[in-house]
Amino acid sequence: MGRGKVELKRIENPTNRQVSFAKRRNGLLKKAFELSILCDAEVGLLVFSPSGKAYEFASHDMGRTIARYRNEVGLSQSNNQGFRTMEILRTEIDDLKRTIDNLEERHKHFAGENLSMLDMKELKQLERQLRIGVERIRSRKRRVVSEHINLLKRRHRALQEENTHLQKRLHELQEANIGSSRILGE
Amino acid sequence: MGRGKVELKRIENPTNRQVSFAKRRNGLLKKAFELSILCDAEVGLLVFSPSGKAYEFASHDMGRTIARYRNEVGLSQSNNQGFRTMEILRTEIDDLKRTIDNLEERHKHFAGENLSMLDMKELKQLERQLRIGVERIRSRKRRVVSEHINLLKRRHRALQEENTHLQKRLHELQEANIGSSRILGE
DNA sequence: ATCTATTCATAAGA
DNA sequence: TTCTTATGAATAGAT
Repeated sequence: MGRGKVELKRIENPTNRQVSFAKRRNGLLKKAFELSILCDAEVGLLVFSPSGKAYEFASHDMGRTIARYRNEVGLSQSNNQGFRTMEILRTEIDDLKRTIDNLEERHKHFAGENLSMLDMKELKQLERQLRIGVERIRSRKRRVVSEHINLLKRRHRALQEENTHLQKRLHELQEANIGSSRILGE
Repeated sequence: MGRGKVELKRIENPTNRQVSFAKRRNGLLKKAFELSILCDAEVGLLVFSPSGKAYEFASHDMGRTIARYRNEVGLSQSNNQGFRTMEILRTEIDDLKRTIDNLEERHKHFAGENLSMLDMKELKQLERQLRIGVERIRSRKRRVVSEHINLLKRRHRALQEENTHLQKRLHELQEANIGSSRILGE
């Protein structure tokens, strides 16, 4: 419509394209409005210009119309993806909580609590594990103490050597002192 | 357009309304399509007939266009809520994971592993906790054994009593048997 | 922006 | 429903 028909392809002249966009956009919005009024329809229209500006028409409420659309299509796409992601996260949280419950249960057993649910075999195994733990801790303690003692011994030996050395030097100085006194005629 | 102009109000005749809806809907979809092609625009169009049937046109992808629209409007509504909820869930997952790491660390200490990071004071405390655990487990074991023994004793006593009773009855039957034999003249 | 020659859309009729 | 057609609406290009 207008002077000469137009091909159905992108208008290459940017000015013409921009002008046509403004005109056709208004026409489209108007027709969407008319359809909703004349035929009692629910219409939602979203338009983004190439430059990124947004235009919309919603006969009722865009959110409501989009929600209705999602229902029709079957909750697909981002909403559904988000929902699934959320489900996955919740599942992961449940798993982690169960893991924590198990660990805390084991921890209580190690502290000698909540033992009533265990049978004799389990009690024996638990005691064995704890005794191994105690033995390893004692071993570690001995090692720490031993290292500490060795450190002290090394320091002691170093101090002894220094002491011997100092005594020797002191003795030498005293000897020298006596010699010089004689020379000075004391 | 058409034979005589139309008022901008709901078409009351249902047949005419339905026909106009079909025509205008097609026209609107066509114009939306043309706008997107000619002017290189992103267009999303949703139409619901009064009877509830859905029609749509999307130049790119309806989900993408709707997402873009939500951005423009300011991330309002469920999208944003969902995002925040997701953030909260992720935070909770991180917290739970840290809790699990701590518990596993403690668990290793209780098993006498990874002790190098502990100083003497911590080692002593750990050993004390384990020894308490061991003592409680032993106590529990004693109790289990003791209860088992008591159970066996009770059963033993019950069996003894039953035994005594049976012997008594057997004896009585034998006595009665002898009496009746005499009466029968054996 | 405004105008106008054309094409397009569509209301009513068949 | 679908097709036809008269007429109003939309709009491309010019101003």
